[in-house]
Amino acid sequence: MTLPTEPRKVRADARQNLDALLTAARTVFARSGVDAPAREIATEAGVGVGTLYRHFPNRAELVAAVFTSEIDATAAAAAELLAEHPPKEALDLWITRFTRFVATKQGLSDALRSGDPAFDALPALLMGKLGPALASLLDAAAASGDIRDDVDPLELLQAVGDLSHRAPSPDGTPNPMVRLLLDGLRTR
Amino acid sequence: MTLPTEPRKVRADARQNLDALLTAARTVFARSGVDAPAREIATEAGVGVGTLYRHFPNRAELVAAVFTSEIDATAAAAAELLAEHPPKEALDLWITRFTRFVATKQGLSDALRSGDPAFDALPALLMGKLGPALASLLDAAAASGDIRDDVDPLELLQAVGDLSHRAPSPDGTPNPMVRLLLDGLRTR
Amino acid sequence: MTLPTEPRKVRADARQNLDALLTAARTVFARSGVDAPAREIATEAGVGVGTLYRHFPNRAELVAAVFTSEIDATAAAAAELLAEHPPKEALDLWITRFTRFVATKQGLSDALRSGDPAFDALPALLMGKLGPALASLLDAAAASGDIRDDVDPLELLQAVGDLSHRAPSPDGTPNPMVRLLLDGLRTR
Amino acid sequence: MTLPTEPRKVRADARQNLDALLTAARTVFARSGVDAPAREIATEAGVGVGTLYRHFPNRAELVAAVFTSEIDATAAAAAELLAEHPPKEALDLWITRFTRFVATKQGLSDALRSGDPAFDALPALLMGKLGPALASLLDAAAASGDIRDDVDPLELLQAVGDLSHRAPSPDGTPNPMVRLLLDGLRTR
DNA sequence: CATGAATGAGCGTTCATTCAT
DNA sequence: TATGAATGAACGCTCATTCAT
Repeated sequence: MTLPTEPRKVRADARQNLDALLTAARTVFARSGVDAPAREIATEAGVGVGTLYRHFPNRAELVAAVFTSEIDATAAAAAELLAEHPPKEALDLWITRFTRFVATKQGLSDALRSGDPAFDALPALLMGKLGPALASLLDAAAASGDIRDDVDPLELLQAVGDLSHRAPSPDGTPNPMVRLLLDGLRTR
Repeated sequence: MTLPTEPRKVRADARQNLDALLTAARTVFARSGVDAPAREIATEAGVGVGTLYRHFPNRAELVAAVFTSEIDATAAAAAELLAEHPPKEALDLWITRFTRFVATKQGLSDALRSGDPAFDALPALLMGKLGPALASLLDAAAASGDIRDDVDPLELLQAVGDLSHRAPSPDGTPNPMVRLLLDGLRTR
Repeated sequence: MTLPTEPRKVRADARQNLDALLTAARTVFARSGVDAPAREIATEAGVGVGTLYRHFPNRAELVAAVFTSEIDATAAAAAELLAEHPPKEALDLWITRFTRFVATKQGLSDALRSGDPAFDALPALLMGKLGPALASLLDAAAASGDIRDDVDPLELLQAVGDLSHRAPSPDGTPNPMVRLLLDGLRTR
Repeated sequence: MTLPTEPRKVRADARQNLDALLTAARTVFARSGVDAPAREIATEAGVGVGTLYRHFPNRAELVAAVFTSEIDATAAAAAELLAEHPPKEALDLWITRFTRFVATKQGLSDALRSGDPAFDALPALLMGKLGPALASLLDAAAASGDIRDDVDPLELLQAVGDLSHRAPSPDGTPNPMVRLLLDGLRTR
């Protein structure tokens, strides 16, 4: 140790640590699920537990931080798809995208329904951001007569989530059951 | 050691304990989920933990034992329903029944996908018994032209399971998303 | 197997462990106060922490167990002293005895007023047993006109306790301040 | 105060921080006791923990600094009371004042006897300043024949302290046990 | 000088599992 | 065979304290 150099170490590396933590959390969540031991994440990030707790006083905040950017991007995609595609197509494409998001997030859906109070804030986060996005797509598709108009976006969101946590389907296509569900939406 | 003899007496009390354990496990699983503490189950059964471990060296065996009879009954119902109802109706009724089974089994579906090696044997159990049952229903309904013929019974089983662990819906009716899924099965 | 020997090891050494724990707790309480780490006590007793928790699910119960027998003995002494000595003398002797008890219990009085919910049950234990004992002595001494009759036994008990946790006074005599307090009790 | 030292600039801001820390510590000590987390105090003062540690390398120094002015004032009151009241009355009044001081200092007395080396310097501080003050009162009262002359002021100080940390008695009156103790002082 | 991010030991507590009886 | 006491690893979390900036 005590190398003469090292532009390394502290400074504004609070930021560095935060990044390291987010990255580590993403990795660990994927490997061991969202309720992996706090220490495992801290170690993976190369920091002490205290540092983890400093940045994220509770689990939900960490999970939220890890997924927030992707959630935002997914929500934003709704408007874009709607602008560039016919309603039902936009809906299907968005579901595909959402499906991919969920499939990647090993353990996210488990956490959502774990009932563990540590995750209480999570559903609100997801539903709050993605619910309206999906609602806009459903409204448009219903308006154009492609699908029925009695579908609760939140329920659908959960359902697709429940169906997608399996089978990360390498090509990114939603799995057959999701497609079946989408078929069920159609007006007959 | 391993004497070839004694096909006999299972020691009445051993049998009693086993029954007590199964009953207790059912109760506790319903109350606290399938990964409730081992001791909680033993206590509920009025036996020592050691006894629990003697009869069920690992969790999956206990879970399997607990659900086996119900699984069998559910599987058996397929033939009955098929005998008494038109194919598609039989299918819907059976799904309803299965739905109720899952909704009742607090934590079963979580366990199934927990990845925990303790539960490795479970999916095979369920799929092995219920898969064929559902397959027979699907075949009949497809043969009568009511539904498409490209649905994998195992996938459908899992899907309905995934959608049903929510909302125990007091009247026993499958929730809206399951109905949507069933709608998607229809030929168009 | 069933070798005829070794009366050693386990068996009813739950009892042995319990004794070891009580002894250890007494030692550790004396050394480090009643909120010494649980592990310290377990280690001192030569058992695992789990064993400590098995026997005493919470701190107050351990503390209570450690002190109960002595508390009982102290309470019982009141009647005896009253039978063999004039009231005021009995009172003084009992206070002396109580004083010795407290002085020995390093940290007991700290615990009593720590406000820590872990010790919530303790005051009731002490006051419940010793309060009536002291009350009987005060009543007798007041009846004989030796002391005033407006002294709350519980307050006095606490006061003597507060004054006695200091200065274990090797000869077992109450310290000067306790004597002053007792003087204050006298009718004038 | 009135130290003959440092006639030089104390860096106005350093002084400000110090004041802020003292005020904050007083507040926090009152709210959470003297072993409140260091960070809580620093935050309350609006400074970083580092600053706290710079000014007060250990807890006792902080506690000492916080209470010093009040201790001084209390000590000074002895002479004033003695000048304006008969000896025994002055003594009682001073005790009342001291009693109030202690009752206000949530946790001070606990700290004093915690044995924690962090507080080693505290007793000397208190005793050093208040001991002589009380001694002067005791001497006067003893000289006038009102009280006995064999009372150790330090012991009495501790005793009153021990009895006063309870029952902050809203009207500022010493509690009954303190009054009993004072009664015990009287010549008979 | 001040800051506050970082560290990591340490605590209470739970539970799966073993094994002497 | 049944029992349940014992074990101890593991976890979440808190803070005193240091030190790079």
